Amino acid sequence: MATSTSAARNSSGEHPFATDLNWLLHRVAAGLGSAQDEAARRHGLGVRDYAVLRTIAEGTPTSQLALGKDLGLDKTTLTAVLDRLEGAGLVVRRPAASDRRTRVCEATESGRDLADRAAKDVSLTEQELLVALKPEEHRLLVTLLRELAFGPFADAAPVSGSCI
Amino acid sequence: MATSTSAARNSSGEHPFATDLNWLLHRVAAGLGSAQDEAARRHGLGVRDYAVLRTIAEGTPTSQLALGKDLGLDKTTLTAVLDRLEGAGLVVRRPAASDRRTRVCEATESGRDLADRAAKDVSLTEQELLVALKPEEHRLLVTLLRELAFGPFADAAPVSGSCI
DNA sequence: TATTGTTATACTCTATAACTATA
DNA sequence: TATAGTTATAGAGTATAACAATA
Repeated sequence: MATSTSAARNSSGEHPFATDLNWLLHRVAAGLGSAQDEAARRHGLGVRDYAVLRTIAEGTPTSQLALGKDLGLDKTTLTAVLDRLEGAGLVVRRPAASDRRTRVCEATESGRDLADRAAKDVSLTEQELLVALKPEEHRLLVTLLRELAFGPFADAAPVSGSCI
Repeated sequence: MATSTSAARNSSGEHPFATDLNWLLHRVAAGLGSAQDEAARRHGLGVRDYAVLRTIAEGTPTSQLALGKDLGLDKTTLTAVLDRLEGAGLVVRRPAASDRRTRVCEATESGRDLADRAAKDVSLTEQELLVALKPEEHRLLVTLLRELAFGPFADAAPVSGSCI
């Protein structure tokens, strides 16, 4: 008889969602996301803070709306993140000269420094978790996901859940 | 000069997270998840309800704890889902003969029917969204994600967020 | 009148802890 | 004493709507 502690299996003896793309995506995203969140928190940032800070630090100064659209974040969510980052002296918001409704976000020097240090740590965490994949498999995975992220999902609803 | 409505771009003119695996995963997972959630709701189920129902319908009867472990769901989350499913007459919980603490979940006939119909609709939605990928690319993506999901992430924390 | 960004609020979701019952 | 499952609850996170300032 089957042990009562064994996990659910379908008639093929396989994990019931072994071939379900949505389940696999969420499972891997949750695993990687929480690991990277932990790495980012060692620098005093959540993954979302980290994502926003890195975008600001590496990109050209932009309005908050453009920032949110690009990251797939709601503007009210972004306000809270920027309040934290600005309060920590990592980012400054200044009114745009051309349109004083918009506020342009720029990273301070310490913001850029922190973004760099955190990025190193986060990417190290990623490498540790992805030893199961060969380098070319890793690249392939990124390529495939990019086709989807910038194709059918380019205008998808904002991402919910705290890991991005 | 750059338009004020353009999205944030890094110095290479590329989307700042174009190569960030975590961001790509969350973005694609959110897009696919919300599309499939919509499909499942046409059958009166959220995606999570759908995932649980399908696992019960297709698998061998198991305890709730095993079910939750397999799906990556907390037991308290699972209780709420099962309450809904049982209230709708799709699932029955009966005490296990061998250990009366555990309750075994089984799908009713109408539960299996609904799971089948919803599965067709959900997979149709997936196909529509994945036209950007060739069939072998789709299979490749699943294979790569499986290696991660059942490897380094097999014992990861429960999935948060409502799309699984 | 439309848009950027902020604030306040209500809602959803989740896990923690405490509890019951069985073992 | 430990485990399966339930309940209650508090906390986090999110989006909706109303608002101020500017266009």
